[in-house]
Amino acid sequence: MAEPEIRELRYFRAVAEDLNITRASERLGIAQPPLSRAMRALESRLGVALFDRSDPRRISLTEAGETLLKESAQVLDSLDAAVRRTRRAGSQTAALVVTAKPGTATDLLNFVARELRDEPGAPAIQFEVSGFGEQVERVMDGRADLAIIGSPHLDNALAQEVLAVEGRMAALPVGHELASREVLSVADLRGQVFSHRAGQTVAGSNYWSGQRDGRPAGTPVGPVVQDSSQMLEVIALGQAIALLPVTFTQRNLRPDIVYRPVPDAEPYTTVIAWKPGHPSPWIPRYVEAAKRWSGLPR
Amino acid sequence: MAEPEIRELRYFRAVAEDLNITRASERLGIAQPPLSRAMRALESRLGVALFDRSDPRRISLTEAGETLLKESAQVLDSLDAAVRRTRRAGSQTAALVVTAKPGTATDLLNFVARELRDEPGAPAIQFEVSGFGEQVERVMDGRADLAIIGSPHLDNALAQEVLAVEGRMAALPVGHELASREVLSVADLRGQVFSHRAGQTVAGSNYWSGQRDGRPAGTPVGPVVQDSSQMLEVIALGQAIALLPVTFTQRNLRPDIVYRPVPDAEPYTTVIAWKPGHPSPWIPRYVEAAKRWSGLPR
DNA sequence: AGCCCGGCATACCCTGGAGGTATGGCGGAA
DNA sequence: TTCCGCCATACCTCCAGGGTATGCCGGGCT
Repeated sequence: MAEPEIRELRYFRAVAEDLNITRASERLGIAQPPLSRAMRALESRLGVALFDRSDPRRISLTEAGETLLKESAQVLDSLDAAVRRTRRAGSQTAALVVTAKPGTATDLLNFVARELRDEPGAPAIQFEVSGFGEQVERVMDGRADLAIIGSPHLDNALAQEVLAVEGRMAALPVGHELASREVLSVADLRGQVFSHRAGQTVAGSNYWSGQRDGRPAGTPVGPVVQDSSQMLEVIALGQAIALLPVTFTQRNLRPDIVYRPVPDAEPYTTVIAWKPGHPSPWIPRYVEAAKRWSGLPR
Repeated sequence: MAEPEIRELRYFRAVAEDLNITRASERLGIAQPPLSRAMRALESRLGVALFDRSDPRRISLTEAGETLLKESAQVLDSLDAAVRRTRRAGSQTAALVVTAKPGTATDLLNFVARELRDEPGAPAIQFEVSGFGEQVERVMDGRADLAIIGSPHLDNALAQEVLAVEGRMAALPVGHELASREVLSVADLRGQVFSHRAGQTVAGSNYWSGQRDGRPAGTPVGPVVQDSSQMLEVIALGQAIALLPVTFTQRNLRPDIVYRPVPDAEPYTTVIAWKPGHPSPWIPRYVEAAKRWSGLPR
């Protein structure tokens, strides 16, 4: 009835993930019997059945097991984050790490860095570029402290403040039939725009097949891009269309791509996000400075 | 260089809290030497100095130690939450627990419960009343899943959605000199209203002395109340004034108390809050239902 | 039917490390 | 000086986490 140890949670996660104690034990680098015992010990500690063993040759998760799988992910994440942040705090350069998509928010960061430069004891800002959708993960596991993210981003695991809301433009290859029109609507673009799923950005949402070719649902079929320059290449080649925030289009003018406003597209929201309960007292200061910036005329 | 175990984090927290290994070991129920060793082992695992031992007869926390103290609190909280939620998920009645201040939001909860009653597999709602400011804690440690909170509530450890914003009324004892006026302003009430600090609600913020009588700063001197009925008693006795949301005043008419609008008071915001990353897929459904309610005319 | 195989559980052994006791070192107060 | 408070070191004990060997059970193959 006591409390579980970290090791038990890692073991449980491995078992719950492939629902096979023998394989999980190999992945974990231990023998099968200790793992069997560890799982039974965990169940008796919690006083709850985590596995359904009614079928003697395969196990499945009970409701409680499903709950623990998700909850333990949080525990392990926060432990990783604790270790990373502690190590970072110890290694002299106690900088706050800000992670953002390439090309975004350089002026924001310059502003924030300038705003707090004079504050006594203010940590330096270390800027870091990360790929699409990677920001949330990096903040969650402690590799970064603040993230500049463009919505939509699905979960609400992070605390956040809105910095900017802007309209979208469709990025089309020159010569595209829609390029002749001055204003577009989302209906015109259906099935051709990039979509974000499972941490990947894929050209043309119609390429997402439900169950095509026997692949599991959600497997991308179209080209997958990692950053915005790749995305622009794919667009220039006519393989997809993107709905991009206006400030981005102003910074990425290319001779082979034209931009057209799409007034009815969902607006693009830029938020600054951080892990709830982050230990640094400077987080709110930086967020506040970022919001001052967002109020500025541009 | 490996990862710390839960036990080590609990030990560290105890040591970091009273900065005295000997006393901490007594609190933990173990001898002093093992605790000393455990702390050194933790430091070598993390590869970081957590304690400053330059003064040989007292230890203090390094920057990294301060970081780990705050971060480990999160880890331990999320572990407690994981255990609690798992146990709850296992013990048949897999209800979602909603916690709220007494007297609030009964119609909201009725609405939400009705909205999702027909959904197949929807868990029941178990309503729970908790004292001032206790809601956040209960959600964080897994005893509750959703909280109805009135702002201001300081930290942003929880994800939340705004349900209602309403004006405030000043609650005065009948015969109070201000009761003769029809409309008041916050300036009229300065130093007499209830204030929330350190999880306590205290009558008359002027009773909060900085350092009076040698007590540490922040010690309440005025009466401390646990719930709204106690608060109304204190008001009726003329010991303090409260700034209450209008819907509350409509439900709590008393012959010995009069309410007067205070248009310039900070509005009262009711939010529904939950722990980021909560495993239940029903959380967003319930939040959505609550927002439908908040759009309703009343 | 008989056999083998995949998969989990049980029995038993071994060892590392967590925790205990005893004691030393160090600085400050009396 | 002496004593006290406090942390560190030395050395011992013992348990629990891990390993090996083996059993049980159901299903598929011949």
